[in-house]
Amino acid sequence: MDYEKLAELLFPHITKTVEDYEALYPARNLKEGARVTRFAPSPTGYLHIGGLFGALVDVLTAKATGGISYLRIEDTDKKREIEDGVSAVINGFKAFGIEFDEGVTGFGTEKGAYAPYTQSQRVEVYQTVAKELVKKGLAYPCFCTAEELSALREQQEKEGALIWGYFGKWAKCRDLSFEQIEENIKAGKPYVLRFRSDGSEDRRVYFDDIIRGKIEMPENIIDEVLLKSDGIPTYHFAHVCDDHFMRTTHVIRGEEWISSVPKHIALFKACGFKLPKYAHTPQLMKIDEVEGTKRKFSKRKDPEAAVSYFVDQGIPKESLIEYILTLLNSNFEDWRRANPTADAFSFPFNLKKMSPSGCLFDLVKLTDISKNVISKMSAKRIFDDLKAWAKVYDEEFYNLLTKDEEFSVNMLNIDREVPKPRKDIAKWNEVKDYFSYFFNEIYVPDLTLPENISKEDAAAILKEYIKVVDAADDKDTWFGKIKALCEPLGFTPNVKEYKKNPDAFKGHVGDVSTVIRIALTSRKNTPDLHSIIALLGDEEVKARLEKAVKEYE
RNA sequence: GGCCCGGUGGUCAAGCGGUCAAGACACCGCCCUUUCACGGCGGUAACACGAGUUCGAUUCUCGUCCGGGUCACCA
Repeated sequence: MDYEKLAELLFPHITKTVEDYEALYPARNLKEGARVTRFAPSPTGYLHIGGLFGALVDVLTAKATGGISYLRIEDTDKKREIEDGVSAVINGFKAFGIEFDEGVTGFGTEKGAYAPYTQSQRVEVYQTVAKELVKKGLAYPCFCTAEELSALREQQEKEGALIWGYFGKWAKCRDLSFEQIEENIKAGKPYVLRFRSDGSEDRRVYFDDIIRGKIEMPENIIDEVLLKSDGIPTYHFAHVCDDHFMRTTHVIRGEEWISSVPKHIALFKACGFKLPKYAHTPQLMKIDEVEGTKRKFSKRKDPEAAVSYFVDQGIPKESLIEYILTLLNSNFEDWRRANPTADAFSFPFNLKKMSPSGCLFDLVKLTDISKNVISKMSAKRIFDDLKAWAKVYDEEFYNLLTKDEEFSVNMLNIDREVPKPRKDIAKWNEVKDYFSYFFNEIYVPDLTLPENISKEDAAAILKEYIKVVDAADDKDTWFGKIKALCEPLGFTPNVKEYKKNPDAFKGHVGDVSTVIRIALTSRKNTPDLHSIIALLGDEEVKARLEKAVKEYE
């Protein structure tokens, strides 16, 4: 068989050579140890939580080694294509502050010297490599139809074959003559281009996975499809061509790819390209509420599979990033303790510290982390983020919040920007309810008292308190007044004394405070009461106290 | 079914032949405290199972079991 002739028959329009592309996409000039990584999603129209997880690994790995990370769009599946599936992914990354050094930056835009970064625009590259493979006798056209292929599969199952697929004696088109091929093509028969594997079932291949160590598998024997009948490459072939020409040093991807590594090794070798290093990351799992078992996130069943789920609720981007980092690298929390204010992206990430086993996504831990993250923010920063969130997701709250911005900032600043800030808010969609008592428009009083306090005592406390309350008091004066209320009404200002002798009093100063707190906010727990009173102002405070007195009498 | 990956408390997760088997979240208790938080202290709770190697295995080997992945002209 004259492979040169076959190559011309198959790819008459391809005039460039692999050498041309080697020159077009030269080796990157980076310092020793710098890693080039890529995140390569298919444009599904939404950003998956696992995508955020994966992208973080890529970006951090590059950053930690002084390398390059880039974003490549793998849109080779025309059947799954949706209108502009790119923007949602890109916007998702932007919302989380994840920036790639190169690659696609938006719908139809990109940056970097290894362009294009969208696979559908690199067809010529793949076909050039494919043509070279044909010339070397390492690829051949296959005219089998879908029906023939499934018949083959059935036959293999019937015979109890251990390996299924197109290979060896099953590969009907492997040894077609030039004339047969030419005839088929002239007849307009559609065909795919297959790899001519020289693998053997009883040989094994090895590779070193950075996260998992040595992995050993049987050699690939399948004549994998390289180019589909529309001339577009399959994932496997595109991976080999792109990661070679884009000079990726470290291919980091999900563990579902482990089983195709032998294929990739064979293809890299056939193309004469240097094999990149591989790192297969563990999967993000969740508990299935119905089954009670671990399983991976599902786009259909799990709303939280999409990062927009977290954005909608107002989980700050830092919180999610911070949480994912704790899952990603075993020593992140130690680093965070040592560097409490450092930018998460400056974390010296190390693939080797990644656990190989899949991990459960724990919303409770995320909540805890988020409370910590928010507790460290300034009131102004919280206000800005909250405002931006509310503008999109809660118009009523947005209007309340912006009615008097200074008031809102002061409200958010209670128990904040102090050495031990309050850790009470985990996400923005809780704030409206949490602070509802600051806004008469939405405040619904509920003056239910705890069981240990009678209505009579409550009314008595409040009546006395109305006489002395002054929103302008400093904290000591304010608290002095509350203490002074205690004894005449049968309470004690001294909690210890109460604990020693609980029968001697109706309660202690804490109970007195609780009555006032409930009268003003309808809550048993709020941030610092003194600050709340100062913010609410005398008029409002007295009105609420009087209303409560009426309620209790 | 073949091949592959994984298996330390409820969750995340240190550990790389000898540890009372870290830590974080959650939970419980105590202390601090005007409430609620914060903070501090303490507690419950784990090496899937069985062989083997070894003076000694959570750590190494094999088997079993369990979970996951993969076997497309999807990625």
